[in-house]
Amino acid sequence: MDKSKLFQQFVRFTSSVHQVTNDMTKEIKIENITTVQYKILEFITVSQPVTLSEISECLHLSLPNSSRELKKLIQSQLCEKIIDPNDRRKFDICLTENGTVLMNKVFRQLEINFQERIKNLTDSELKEVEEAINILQTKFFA
Amino acid sequence: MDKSKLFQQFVRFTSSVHQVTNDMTKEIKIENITTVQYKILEFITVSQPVTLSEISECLHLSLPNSSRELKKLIQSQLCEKIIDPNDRRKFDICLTENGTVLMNKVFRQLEINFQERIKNLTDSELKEVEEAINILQTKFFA
DNA sequence: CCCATTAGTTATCATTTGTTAACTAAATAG
DNA sequence: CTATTTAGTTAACAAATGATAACTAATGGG
Repeated sequence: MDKSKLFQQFVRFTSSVHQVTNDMTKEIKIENITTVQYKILEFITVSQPVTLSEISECLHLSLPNSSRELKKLIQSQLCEKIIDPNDRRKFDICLTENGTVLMNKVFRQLEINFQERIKNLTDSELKEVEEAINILQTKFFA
Repeated sequence: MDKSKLFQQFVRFTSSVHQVTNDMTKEIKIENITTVQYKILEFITVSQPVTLSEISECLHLSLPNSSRELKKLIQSQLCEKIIDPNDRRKFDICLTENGTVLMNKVFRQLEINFQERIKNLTDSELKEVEEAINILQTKFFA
């Protein structure tokens, strides 16, 4: 097994993934939301409930910057704090009703783009793709 | 084949890919190079020769911004313009000697991180991973 | 009870990135 | 030959993001 060749493939692959996901999300424009704020929203959506520290760590933002951006999202009523009764320094962050509606809309649009991309694949190809995702997810990106 | 379920998996997967590649590149710090400039360098590295318009389009930067950042990279002697003799408005952009040395160093570091991640996989698992990458690359991210 | 630590806040400032308009120079179409 | 289009440049400004320091308030160990 040539591990260096595998690395080359990996580089090309991740670069394609970034390219495609960028293209898919590119057109999605939410008013009064910056790029970083969108990333935070997306992170909350798939990982809620999350703490501010988790946002900070996973998105490579400093705590002060995370705090500032979250504040704006809360002001826009897209997410909210739920104070942890066990440790009142902490709080969990969740989407609000509004935020959920918004992100559902975003993900529906994303899914349309996704379905468009796979529309020419046969059922057995789809099965292969599904398998491939599972393998990479468990073996490499775990 | 449940295409909506596949979409869910896709979302989780791409989010993992971003997470992992972010973590892998996070520690890589090049002096006097900003994030966007690094992305440009990376793009040139894997796609050279490229035109300014290609940089602009693929990285979702405006032409003026691309021009400005490229100028800085050229001033740092990391890349250079090679004017197209067929169309003198255009030019190809390549890494310089310096730029190549630098990016080789970066990719060596990346490869170390990569090898670290796969070190516990058996040969047959590596084979599976390679196959999975190929499938996704050809079927989906083409 | 005191001290250190943890989790987050606020303010301020520097740097990076985005946007727009007005521009040049080369190519191409009529 | 002129008019338009293409590819890129420059400048000036606005907005977003990053970094740092000084802070509060709650927790936990001894």
